Amino acid sequence: MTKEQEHLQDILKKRLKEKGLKVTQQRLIVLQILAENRDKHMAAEDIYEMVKEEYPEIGLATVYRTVQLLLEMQLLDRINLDDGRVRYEIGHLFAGDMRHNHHHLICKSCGKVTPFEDDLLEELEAHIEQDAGFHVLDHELKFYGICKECLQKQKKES
Amino acid sequence: MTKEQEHLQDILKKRLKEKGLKVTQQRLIVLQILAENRDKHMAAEDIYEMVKEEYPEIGLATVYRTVQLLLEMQLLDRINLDDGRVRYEIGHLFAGDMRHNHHHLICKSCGKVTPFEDDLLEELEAHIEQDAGFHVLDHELKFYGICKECLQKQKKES
DNA sequence: GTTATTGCAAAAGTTTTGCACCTGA
DNA sequence: TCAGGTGCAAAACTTTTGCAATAAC
Repeated sequence: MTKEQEHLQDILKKRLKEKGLKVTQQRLIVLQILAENRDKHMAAEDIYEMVKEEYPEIGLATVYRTVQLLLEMQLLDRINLDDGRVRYEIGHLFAGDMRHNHHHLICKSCGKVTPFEDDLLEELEAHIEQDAGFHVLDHELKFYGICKECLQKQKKES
Repeated sequence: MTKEQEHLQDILKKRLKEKGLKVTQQRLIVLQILAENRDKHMAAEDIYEMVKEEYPEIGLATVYRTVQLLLEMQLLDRINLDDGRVRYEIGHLFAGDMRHNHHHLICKSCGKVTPFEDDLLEELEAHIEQDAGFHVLDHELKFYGICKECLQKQKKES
């Protein structure tokens, strides 16, 4: 287990205790799997399959309930790639290297999802706080289009 | 019917004919309802209920199929507010007043959704085309946070 | 007349829930 | 001990699909 994973686990344990909730194997393993799979945008079913390898008795419902809990504790980010399954990844607040906000480029041709790093949104968030009086906690930005590879494929074909 | 609504209908008729598809009452009415309800972020079920008032025989499946078709023809935008129902509105390309891109502010406290206009993303899209070689066709930007009213309510309570 | 389209019902897929049994504190 | 958590199965929802009947061109 990496240092970052230990750190995440400690935060989870602390927040669970604060709320009088219990530290269970299932909760620790779900968090662990997500930490080992940054930027993989995992759906509940994906997490379920991976957790089963380490803890075969787990139920899918537990994964859903755990993910919900981790979201509320702000340990996860939720992403929706419009394929009918909600996806999750370790929250950007807990990036070990304090990386930038990251967004998603979704190719309409091949479906590939690429992360894209950028900080430009901070300026926009400042506008929103000022103009609309809306206190921004989080954001989700997706770009739909055609990826480099598909563009090249299209060129060849024509 | 407003001038804009006639314009939308004409575009739909033209594009249907181009593709050898048929101009049906159902398609015209679904588009009409969406045009009458800009910025309402309507889910399929909402559209179905409103269309039924004018055309009671319509089926929910037809609404789903029509919305899919209108999306492909770029007459609609799709929005996902993470409540498990996909929503639709008349595409920003067809705003009568050539308004700016609009995004959504989603209040985590009361659930209210507010549109927010801004052009800042164009700069970012240029970056993406250049840095990642990704050709952007569309985007979706959502801000999660606490709205003005809920912030004031919180202040009073404390 | 021919082909696309529709409405209905059934199916598919994801997420939630009820409940008896367990487990962590 | 005992409140909170889990696994299972059933339920709840949204969205899609198959198909016979219908409407558009």
